[in-house]
Order: sequence, then structure tokens, then C-alpha cells
Amino acid sequence: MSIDIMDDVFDKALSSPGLVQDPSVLRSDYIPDRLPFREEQIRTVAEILAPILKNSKPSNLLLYGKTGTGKTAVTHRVLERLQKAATKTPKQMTFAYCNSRVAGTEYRVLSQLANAIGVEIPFTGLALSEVFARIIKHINQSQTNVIFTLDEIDFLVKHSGDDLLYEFTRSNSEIFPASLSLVGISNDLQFKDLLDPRVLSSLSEEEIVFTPYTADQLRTILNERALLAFPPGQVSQAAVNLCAALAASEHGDARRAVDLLRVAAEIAERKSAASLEEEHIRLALQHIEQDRIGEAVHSLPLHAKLLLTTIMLNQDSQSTGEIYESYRKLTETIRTESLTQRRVSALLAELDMLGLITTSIVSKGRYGRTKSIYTQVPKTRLRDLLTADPILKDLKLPY
DNA sequence: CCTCCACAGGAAGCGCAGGAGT
DNA sequence: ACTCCTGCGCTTCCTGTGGAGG
Repeated sequence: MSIDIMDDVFDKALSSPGLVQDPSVLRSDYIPDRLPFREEQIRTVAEILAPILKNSKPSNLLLYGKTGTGKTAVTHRVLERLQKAATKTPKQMTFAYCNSRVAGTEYRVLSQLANAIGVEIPFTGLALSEVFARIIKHINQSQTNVIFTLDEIDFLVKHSGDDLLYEFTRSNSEIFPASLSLVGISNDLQFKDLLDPRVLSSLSEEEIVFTPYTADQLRTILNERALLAFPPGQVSQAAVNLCAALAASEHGDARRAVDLLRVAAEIAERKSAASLEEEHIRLALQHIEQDRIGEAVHSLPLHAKLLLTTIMLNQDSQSTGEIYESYRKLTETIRTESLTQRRVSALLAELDMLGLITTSIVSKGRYGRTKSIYTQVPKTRLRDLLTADPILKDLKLPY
């Protein structure tokens, strides 16, 4: 029986022409040939980095702008072309890219960059300064002009300070006749405040600001992308417009807009729809949100899950103290060591960052200052997620 | 105007796991 | 085998603070 069902599904998948012609175009790592509305930034970045072709050191460069405004895409595109142009000169040059948030720590950022330029670095065990020294040594020995791109550099600075950047900017005096330039990409416009003035002045020899796309611009981008991904006439203009409008309302994030289009296309295909319509976009919006929440809850450490459980079991809005008290009781009933209030406070802040709970600081005068904590995720959904959790299941929680 | 509550959140440091060098 | 370094999760100790009630 079930086999027949599957055959049916697979047959359908095989026989139907499929709505999407080229799904790779809608993937988030796809960089289109044309980057509309970013010609000026491309030109500027290219001008700043071009000296590397003439064997002189390009200025360090800082790119600002919110997520999905094309910073990474522009950088990749320019570096790619630079690499092509470099084949015409005998000069050695190497580019390395690292996303600080994905890498996580200073050490991992550095080792990733090192590996990218051909220096083998173990994933742990070395002093930071040692990794650094090896990179410098390699650059000097190979006489290569190097450009390091550090994406989401604000994350690195917020979590580990600007020591690493300071080392980088200082290292230039140790490198000759080769060179090392930095391209920093930041989503946070205020992150400059966190930098040491010396680092700042060195890092931001050049600065480019990326403004969010407007709804109109997003529409153009989506239309171009849809043209590549779908056969003609398969996407309604209304769907594209809605997609653009939704993304524009969230600070003009092109990546989100394309994601939305991709998920909507998958939904439409599953429903064997003839074309992509507004309703698919709306469903996709829900789907993405649910996915995000499920994923976030699933990957939480045990005690964060326990905290979420107490928040779910309790009243609508609670203070940190109340949450901590119920959490303590919960850990007692399942005979688990409880964490300290300080740690719980940090975990609550993390849950807030993930969007699983909402907190706001309220002062009740004589009765202290605390956080008011509640969850926006529907309790039934939270209950489903938590009761299904394999780790929590074994603990026999008293729901 | 001052006090003082109930925390927020920073700083430092601890113990652990795990690789490099010796 | 031993030392030195790292990140990570955590604790301990600490200072800072908005505003109701005195």
C-alpha cells in the first residue's frame, strides 16, 4: 500500500515538467551575473582593490549595510573578476573568505583563512599568535599579495574584541614585498564604536555603505531571478510583488526575498500548481517561520529546553525570579543539577535573540527591576516541539 | 529627594577536552 | 609524559539601575 503511494508521488515528480527550471538560481549562495542597483558599489570596490594588479597594496576596505543588501555578493563578484584579470599578470595573488559568524571564534576564523591560502592549521592546539605568525611567514615566503575578506566582522568584534583586527592591521609592517589587505563586511552600522581608534583608522581606509533595497528594486531583482529560474509566464506578477513588498518591509533584504520565492516554488510544485501565485508566497512565509522555530528549539542545549518548558507551563508573563524558581523545581523533580541564576539569565537572553521568547526590562520601583518574559510562539506549537524532543522525552517531564 | 528592591549584565576565572611541541 | 595553548560552558563576584514608596 505505502509503496503504491510512494510510487504515485515519485511518478508525479518524474512526469510533471516541474515549475522550476533551474533551482540553483534560487539558492541563497547563488550570485547572479548582474547585480542590479549595485553598479556603483562594484565599481568602487574594484577601483579600491585594483592596485593589487600593479603589485601595490590595496587599501583596507570596510563595507556596511544590513543583511541582504548585496555586500557579500558584490565582494565575491569583484574578487572573482580580479582573479580572472590576474591571470594576465605574472603576480601571485590569493583571496580568502571567511564568515566570522559561521566560523564562530577568532581561532577558527584565523585557521580558516590560513587553510585557504595553503597553510595547514589544526582545528585546535595552537596559540593564536602562532597561527598568525605562520600566516605572515607563508605570505612572505610565497611573496603573494593577499586579500582577506572577513564577513560579518561585527560578530567577531562583539564576541572576541578587536585584538585579531589589531594584529592584522599591525602586521603590514612585517610583510614585504608582499602585501595583506582586509575587506571587512559588517551588518551593523554601529560596530565602529567598538573598535580601537587605531584599528578603525587602519581598517576603514576606505568605506562603502550599502543602503537597503526598496520594494521597487526588490521587484526588479526578483523578476530577473524569476526569469532565470522559471519558464516564461509561470510566476504571476502579483506573487513577485507580494514577495518584494514583504522583504522590503523587513529592511530590504534581497536574500530573504529570494528565499521566500524558492520556498514558495517548492510549495507550488508539491501542490502541482500550474504557476506560482500569491497564496504560495503566503504559505512560504508561514513555512519559513515554523521551520526556523522548530530548528531553533531542536538545537537548544538541555537547560535552555528546560527553561522553555517552564516558560510554556507557567502564566503569560513572568519575571526572571519566577522563571528561575519554577525551573529549579523542575530540575528537582527530574533529579538534575540546576544552573545558577546568572547562567539562566544568559540563557534567557539567548532565547530572546533566537526569537523564541520576548523579554523587556520593567522596573517595579520598590519591588525591584526585572525582565518580563513571555513567548510569542503559540503554546500548543511549543508543547508539540518540546514533547517530541528526544532528549526531554527520556526525562519524563511532568506536563 | 532618597532608598532600596530584584534583578541585569560585565569581569574573571575554573575545569574540561583536545592538539602541538618537546 | 608533560607543558602550553585553545574554546566552551559554567560559577562566583561584582557593579549598575528605574522608579514606587517612604
